[in-house]
Amino acid sequence: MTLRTRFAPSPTGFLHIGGARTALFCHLHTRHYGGTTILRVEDTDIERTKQEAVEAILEGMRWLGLEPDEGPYYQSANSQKHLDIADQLLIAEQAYRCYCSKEVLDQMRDEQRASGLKPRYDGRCSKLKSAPSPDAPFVIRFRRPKVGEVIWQDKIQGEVRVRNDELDDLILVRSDGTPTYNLAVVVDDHNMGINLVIRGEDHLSNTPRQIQLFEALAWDVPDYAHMPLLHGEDGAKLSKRHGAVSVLSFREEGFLASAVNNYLVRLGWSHGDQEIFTTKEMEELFDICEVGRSAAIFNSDKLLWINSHHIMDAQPEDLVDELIYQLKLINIEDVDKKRLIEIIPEFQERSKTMVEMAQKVSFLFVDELPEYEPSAAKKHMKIAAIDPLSELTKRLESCPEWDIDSIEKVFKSVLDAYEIKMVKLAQPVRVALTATATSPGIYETVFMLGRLKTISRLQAGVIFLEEKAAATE
RNA sequence: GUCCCGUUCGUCUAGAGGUUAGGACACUGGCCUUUCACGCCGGUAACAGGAGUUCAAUUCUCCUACGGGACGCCA
Repeated sequence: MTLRTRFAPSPTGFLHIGGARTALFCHLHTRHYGGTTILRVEDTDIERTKQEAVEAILEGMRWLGLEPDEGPYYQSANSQKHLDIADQLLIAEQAYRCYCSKEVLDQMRDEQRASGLKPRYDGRCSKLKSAPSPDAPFVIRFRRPKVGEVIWQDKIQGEVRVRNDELDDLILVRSDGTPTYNLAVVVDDHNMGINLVIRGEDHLSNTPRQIQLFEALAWDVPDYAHMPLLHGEDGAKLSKRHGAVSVLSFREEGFLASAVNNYLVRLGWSHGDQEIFTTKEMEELFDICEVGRSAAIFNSDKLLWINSHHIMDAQPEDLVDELIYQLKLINIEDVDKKRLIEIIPEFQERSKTMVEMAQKVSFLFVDELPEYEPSAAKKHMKIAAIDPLSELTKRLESCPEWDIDSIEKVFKSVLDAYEIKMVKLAQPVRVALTATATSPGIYETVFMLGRLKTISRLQAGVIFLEEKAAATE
C-alpha cells in the first residue's frame, strides 16, 4: 500500500514556522517512503476563511520547497459528501438531532466546570423521539459508543488510550446545515485514501472522536502521528503574540529555505551527531517514527548558525538570486549576475544571512562610498599612513596587470619600501575602499573593486588623511 | 477544574540498568592571521524532587512539582 499523507491547514492566516514544520515532517516522511503528499485546505468555517491566506500558505510552501503532489483541495467543495454521510448516520441511528441552544449548552458547561467536571455535552437530546416544535433549529450529533475505549498506536506518541466515557457526542452538522471539521476530516481522509495523518499534538484529543466515526462507518482507520508542538522563546505554544511570523519573513531576513528546513527538522529529530543536512539527505533519512515526544523551543541563534553553514556550502549560482533580491531591498539594482557569481565565494563564509551578504558586497556597487565608520577611521586612518598609501596608489595605477598576484606584489613592494607591517597598510586601504574595517582579503578586495574605483577611493583616503594632518597641526 | 502529554547543560539533542552522561548552538580561554570571518584546540554547564524495584537507576514503577495541550455549532 502506498503512503498517502496530507497537510491540512486552515486558511485563517499565513503559514507560520510551526505549520511549516508540520508540512515539512509530512513531506520528508512521505518522500522517504515514496508516497504522495496532498494539500487540503480545511475551510469548513467559511466565516473565517480568507483567500489571501490560501495564497500566503501556498507561497510559503513553495518557498520551502514543500509543494504537494496533489491539491490544493478545498474541503468546502465536498460539503455535500459530508452531509450525505451525516444523513446516512442519522438513518442508521448512529446520529441524532439535538435542539439545545447555545445558551443551554453554555450553562451546562458552566455548571459542570463549577462542580469540577470536564465540560461536555450530556446527551440529553439523544433519547428525544420528536422535535420540540416543527421548525426548531437543530444540529446533528454523533451517537458515540458509551463503553469501552479507543486505542491506537501513534507513530510518535506510542499507544494512546481514551475511555469512551471521557468523550461526548460531537456535532457533525451545524444548525445552519454546514458540516463541521470533525465530520469533514473523516470523510475526506477516507475519500482521499489518506493512510497516515501527521499533525500537531493539539489535535490529539480529536483523534479518538475521529476514530469512532471511522469505525461507525466501517472504514479503515488511518495511522496517526501527532507531533509535539513548537514553542516560542517563552515556552508557550506559538501564536501571533509570540513570534509566530510568516515563514516568508525568514526569507526577508536573509535565511535560506534549506536552512530553515534543516533547523526545523532537528527540533524533535536527530541522526547521530549530524547537524547540517541537505534537503536530499533529510528526505532520505527522516522517519516520523523517530521523532521525540517533547516540545521544543524556537531558538534563533541556532537557526542563524545553520543558515551560515548552508550559505557556506551552497554553490554561488544558488545564492545569486537571493543576493539580487536582498540588494534590491537596499536600493542596489542592475548588478551583473555573472559578476556577482564571481564575487560570492569571497563572502560565503563571512555572511550568516543573505541580508548580511548584501551589506558586505554593497561597497563594490555603490558610486559614492558612505562616510567611514567612525571607529574604523579612528583606529586605522593614521597620519603615518599617508606616504605608504599614496605610494601604493601610484604603484597600483601603473601596475601592468590587474590580478591577485600583481596586486600582492605591489603591496609587498610598498611594505618593503617603508619597512612597515601588513596591518599598517592593509587596514587603511580597507577603510578607504569599503568605509569599514572588515572585508575579504585585501588583495581580493582591491581586485574585486577594480582599478578605477580602487584608485579614486585611495586618493580620497589620502586627502582625508592630509586634511586630518592639517587639522592637527 | 477535568482529561491527556512532557521533563538530560540556558537552548536543540544522544544515550544505556553499571558511561569520565556524548554532540551541537550560545558563552568563554587560546591558536591561525592583513581585517572580519572560517577553521582548529580547550573551558564553564544537565539527568526536576521524593519513594519503590535492583547488587546497581539518570535509564524501570509510583507519587509530587513544574511546563504544555485539549475540553467550541474553530480547525
